[in-house]
Amino acid sequence: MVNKKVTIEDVAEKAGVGIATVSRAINNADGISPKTKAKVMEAIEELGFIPNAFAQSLKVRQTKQIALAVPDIRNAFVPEIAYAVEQAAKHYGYRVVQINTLGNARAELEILKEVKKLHVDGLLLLPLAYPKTLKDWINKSSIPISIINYGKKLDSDVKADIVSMSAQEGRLVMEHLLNIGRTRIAYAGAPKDIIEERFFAYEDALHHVDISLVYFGDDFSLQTGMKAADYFTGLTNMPDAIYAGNDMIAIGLVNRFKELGIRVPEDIAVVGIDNILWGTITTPKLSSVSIMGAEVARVATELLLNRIIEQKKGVYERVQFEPRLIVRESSVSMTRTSQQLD
Amino acid sequence: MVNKKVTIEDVAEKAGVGIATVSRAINNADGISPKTKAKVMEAIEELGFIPNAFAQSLKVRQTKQIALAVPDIRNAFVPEIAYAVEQAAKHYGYRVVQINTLGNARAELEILKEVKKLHVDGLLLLPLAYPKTLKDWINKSSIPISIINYGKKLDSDVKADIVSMSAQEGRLVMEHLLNIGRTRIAYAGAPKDIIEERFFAYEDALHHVDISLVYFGDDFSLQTGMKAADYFTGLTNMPDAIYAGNDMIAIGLVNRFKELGIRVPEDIAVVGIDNILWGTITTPKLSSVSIMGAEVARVATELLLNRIIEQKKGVYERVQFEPRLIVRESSVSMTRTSQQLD
DNA sequence: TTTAATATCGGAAACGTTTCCGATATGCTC
DNA sequence: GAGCATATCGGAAACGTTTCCGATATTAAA
Repeated sequence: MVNKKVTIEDVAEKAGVGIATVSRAINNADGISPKTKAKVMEAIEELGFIPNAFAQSLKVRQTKQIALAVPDIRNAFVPEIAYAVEQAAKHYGYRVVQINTLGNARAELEILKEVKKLHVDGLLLLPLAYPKTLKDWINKSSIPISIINYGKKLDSDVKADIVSMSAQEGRLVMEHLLNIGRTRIAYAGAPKDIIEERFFAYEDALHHVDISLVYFGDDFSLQTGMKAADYFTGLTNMPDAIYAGNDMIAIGLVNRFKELGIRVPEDIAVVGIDNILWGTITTPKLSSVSIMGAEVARVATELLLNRIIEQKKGVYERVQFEPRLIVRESSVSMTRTSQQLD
Repeated sequence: MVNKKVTIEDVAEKAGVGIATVSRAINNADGISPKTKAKVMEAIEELGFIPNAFAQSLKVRQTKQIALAVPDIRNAFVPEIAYAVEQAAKHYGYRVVQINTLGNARAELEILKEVKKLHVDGLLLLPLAYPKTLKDWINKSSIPISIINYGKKLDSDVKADIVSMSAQEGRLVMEHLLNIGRTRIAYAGAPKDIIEERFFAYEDALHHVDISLVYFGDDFSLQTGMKAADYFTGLTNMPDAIYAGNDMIAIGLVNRFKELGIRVPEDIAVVGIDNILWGTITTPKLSSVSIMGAEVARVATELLLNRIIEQKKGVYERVQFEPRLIVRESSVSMTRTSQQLD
């Protein structure tokens, strides 16, 4: 049995010391001589003693855990974030518990209630939407929160550190599409209330939006991209460019167009957002906007952990990253290899 | 403050009952009248009381959490597994804590030690390799363990439920490649000790293995696939088919070949394993073997939870899934659409 | 109405730590 | 060697629950 019920008391007895001394040894606190410490450590080793984390947490009221609340993990964007967070947290000796809101923005708040039960030391949030209830919840929360923000302009009084990817990704895409002379630009995204800034950028860039050129799917999946492609193909007056809400959708679009014999970018240019790895191996390679997710996640994690460790109150940080347009083959015909603007 | 320090005692006082009664109310145990229960619930609501999970776990010694130990999350195969596990666990009211071994098989055991500190109720393991130390660790473990097995034939005395994907994926690939008349078949995979069965299948299918046609990379990434492509391309006598250790590598191969102007499948056929979603959107579409990861993960999770909930001892289950070859365009030139053998 | 059975409740111990505080041992100064 | 500061240690309380067990209230049976 690995974690038999060997307690600090057993160790104390075996080492011939008091339990307080054992505690001092395992937390390498001072007030203990090196000699006895060695003795205790030996006993611990022999007995295979492992401190009961619950008893510890109950006393010191911290868990060395942070929660990471993300939407659907199957979105290729999320693993990159999760990985970066994990790496950063590990560096500080913290573990991350991943909570999936399962892509359901409505349920997001519901799930956050669960977080309280976990008694984590901090929370990293990657919200898809920002209902007022969420902001209220954040402001009432007693644990530090750090937000990985998809670009939404948040009220400045949100009591959390916020690392944003600015809201310029959409503008970059639209400018690019207009620059290359496309006139009938469509939008394909998830429902309007999910990361809505990306859609706003679409509206802002156009004098007049043709409602028939806007497609809102259920989520940010390949599937949605494919369905969008079918929709646009059915139009009597097809678009000559599509701004996709994320790369998953963009790849779905490109793929379906290919199946239908529609040429990308000649017939239709497609540009996505997120710059996920998979966009580089499609044919044609996907033009996209890098929002530097891993970088953003890392900074958000560090901000959170600093706040936790230094018990900082108030003075919430606002960090902004600027996105970069990366032009590949899905928007501009290229002679040979991809020309990256970076 | 959301989780102020409101305890069961505060609730008891507010409701005018004893703490035992409050406990009965929140665990909706019996021995309490509906009337008082309502009274207590009201007090709980008013005070915003949330039971301290540590105190609870300390007493009842269970956490309603299981751990999922997986290699690199960035491998597209893993999120599908993680998602399936999460779904299944949620159904039983369990939370899953994801532990990343970060693709380092050597460190796998090291990380498992960490698991003990988490005091989870059970452990779901997706090991890349099976050193003897791992088996020993499993057999000594006091918590239920369920293994998501990549096909390795495990000693039957491992004290864990095991859901295997059989070890036939490799055979299917090789048979397919031989059937379509390829004669110089290469292998590209991760280091030999990682999921080595896939390589064994390669050896088994050949009378004589040409060592120059075997490439072992560092991991199961696109990167490795690309490097492998460069290696094979440099050979004076290039292979006419490649069996890739997983789809990530296969996609990397196909992509690099395309860049180099080598035709797939005409010049080289490429077949992967795992049947990840991304294989369906590459050009050409990737031939692969479905090992039904999500299905396997779900069953493994259910086995684990059943064992936990029913406190079952001994009688370890062995479940075997059979893989299915899915022929797409990367191994056979097709006139039109993909012909799936399923 | 009395008695027995049962339903409902409260007190207190226990879970395994950390930490305060008092006690003892040790080292130093003179 | 006396006196004092300091280093080292152990006992016990506390963290917030659950649960055993005894006590009381309620109901049914006679």
